[in-house]
Amino acid sequence: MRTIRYQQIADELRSRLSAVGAGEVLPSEADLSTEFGVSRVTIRRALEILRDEGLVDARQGFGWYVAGEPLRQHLDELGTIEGQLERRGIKPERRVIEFDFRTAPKRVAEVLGVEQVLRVKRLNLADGQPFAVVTVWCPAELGQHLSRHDVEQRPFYEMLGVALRGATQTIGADSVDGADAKLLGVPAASPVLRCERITTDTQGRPVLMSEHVFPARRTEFVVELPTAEPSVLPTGLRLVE
Amino acid sequence: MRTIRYQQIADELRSRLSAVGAGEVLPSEADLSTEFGVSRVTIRRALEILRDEGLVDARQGFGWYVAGEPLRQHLDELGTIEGQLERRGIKPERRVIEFDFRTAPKRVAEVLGVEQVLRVKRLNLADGQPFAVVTVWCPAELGQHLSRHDVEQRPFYEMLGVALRGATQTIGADSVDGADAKLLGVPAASPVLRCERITTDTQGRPVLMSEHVFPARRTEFVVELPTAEPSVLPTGLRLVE
DNA sequence: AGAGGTCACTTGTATTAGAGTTGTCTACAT
DNA sequence: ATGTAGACAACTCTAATACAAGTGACCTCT
Repeated sequence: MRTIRYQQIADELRSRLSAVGAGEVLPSEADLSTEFGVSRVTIRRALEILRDEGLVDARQGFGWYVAGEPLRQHLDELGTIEGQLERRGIKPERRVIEFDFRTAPKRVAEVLGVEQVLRVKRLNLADGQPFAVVTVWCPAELGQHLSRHDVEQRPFYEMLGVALRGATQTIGADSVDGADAKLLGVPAASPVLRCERITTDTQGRPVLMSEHVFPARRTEFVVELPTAEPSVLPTGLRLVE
Repeated sequence: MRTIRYQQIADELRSRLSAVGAGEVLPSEADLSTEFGVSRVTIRRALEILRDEGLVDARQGFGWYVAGEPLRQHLDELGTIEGQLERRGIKPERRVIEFDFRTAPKRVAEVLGVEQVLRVKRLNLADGQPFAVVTVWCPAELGQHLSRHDVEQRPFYEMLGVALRGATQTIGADSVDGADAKLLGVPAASPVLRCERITTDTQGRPVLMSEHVFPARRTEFVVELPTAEPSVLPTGLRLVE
């Protein structure tokens, strides 16, 4: 049984690679050739096998490196649902159910730190079918110049005139309440995904709070975990007090 | 492994930045170049990496300064539920409900690409109260050396002997089925969070598939979105076909 | 006190040079 | 078909140097 040297070397290198993070640069072909006691051509053959397998890649003048995204964008790649709909040629529709200025519920007042808020409740449809009931609270000051027509035409964040930074999003399950069941066209007490989102401006102050209710089975969240978390349980899950 | 100097320096600077407030001015390129013993070009390349990451910015004639927010922790700090429990002094308990080798269900066979699998169904408890029913499927080959006792004592991923890379996690809502309701101690047909996770090894091959069922109101997911996504709807949500 | 100029220091940009790397080719041996 | 040896081109990284252009502090003159 004759052994093919460059295949041996490919195997050896492949096993080393498992212990190396993405983006890491390998020793040069010259170094590897002296280390293995073979010519540069043989080393290249082995590396080219690994390249075909998608494990490594090379740039002329730079070197060989472990393939895979160099951990840049962590969860940017999730994408928004508007993007998904657009790609499928579906224009999302918004129907305003309620629109009024009022005193904030306790929880909202705590989060936003104000008493008077604008509350907008909307039904979102895709392809004619309802798929979300969204309630947004924002400080009355910020929402003063908004009309019912505005929020029906354009997404909320565009009209606030505040630079936003990020958000914290909580995802849970629940039974749908009567009003939402009617809006979504689902049986009473059927399961829904209920999200709460707190959006903050560039200075970290919460400026927007929203609740999103989605019917189960029509919607789900997808999260990419680029690095293996040492847990059998889903990352990000937490127990409610 | 070879080292690229400007990447090292970028790493070093990045770690220093975490201890520095927004707006702070960095030492000049000249100072940094003497400190690190490299040329100004190399320092600039490192700083430009950090600029691309949004960590710092520069004004000609003024200097480099820390941009906007620390923004650091992408989702690393979300932490696992084990960590949360540990911090609260609670030791998680695992109870194996089922443990057997069998032919895979259709969906599992499709994902893992094998017919014979090891299936383990476990009940997780915290503080004596059940909070999750987890079912794990893995190729029979990989699970051959595992015993029922093993999976009760230690988490799964530790014992596979395979280097893992990451996972795709899908979160949805559902009504609990009869068996799970009994295990979790919740009323029949009450809402639950249902997760499906596909874990892949360093070469991108799926090696583990698992389903996690959590009772609603006791559990929820938290996702930090560091950058403002231009969407009123939660990031990562998708419509089920 | 205010206006304006000067000067040291900073980043932005370009050029040169050398060492090191991959990409590709030819010739030759097993 | 597999492997070795060598050569060259093209590219990258880093150093060294120079100059343009912006910033901010200080100084001087009115």
